[in-house]
Amino acid sequence: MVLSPEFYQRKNAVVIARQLLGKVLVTNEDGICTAGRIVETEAYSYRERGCHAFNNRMTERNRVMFEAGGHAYVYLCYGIHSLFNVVTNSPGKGDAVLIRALEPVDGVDKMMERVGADTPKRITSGPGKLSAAMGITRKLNGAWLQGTSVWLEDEQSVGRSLIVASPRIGIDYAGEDALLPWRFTLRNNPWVSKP
DNA sequence: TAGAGGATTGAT
DNA sequence: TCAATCCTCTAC
Repeated sequence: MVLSPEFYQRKNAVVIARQLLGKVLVTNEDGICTAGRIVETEAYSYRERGCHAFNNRMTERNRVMFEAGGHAYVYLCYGIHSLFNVVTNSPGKGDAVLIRALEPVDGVDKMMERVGADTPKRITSGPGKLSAAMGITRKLNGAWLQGTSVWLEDEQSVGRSLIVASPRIGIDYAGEDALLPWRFTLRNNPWVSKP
């Protein structure tokens, strides 16, 4: 069951980030499907400094963030890594959830091949790495998550006691907003990115 | 139009 | 701790 636009278009990115844990991200590149269960996310809101769309600032890069929830926002970080986000909220808001780590589920051989690994261990434990393994590039920026190239599927909900909230990674420039506990991981899950 | 820096990663 | 690497944003 594919997650509906209504799932993404709710107002609170933090709630959506929590609920995305356990969901399955699927990509289809030329008929080759790969899939992974989400084990780590981060919420970003236009109301705080950690967000590219802070203060409603729209640029060519983050334009997709201002579209309706349910689009993919993919951008290049450090000139090397494509980072995959899900746009949330209604048009013009600029909220998103960053997918930071996955547990490989389908097409694991293909994922290993893409990153030149001989074991699935840790090939998706980080936002740049999971994009490489899933074949996610900036070509998917702006993709509609009800389409045929990338989407998310619903799964059984994750129990509240399994979810750990902590500060987000790598946004020291955001000042006190960097302390917001908007990073969500599954407790004791081996696929979560390194601390 | 030039310069700085980044929602990362892996090696040292 | 540090370099890789290049796109984006800001300031001039």
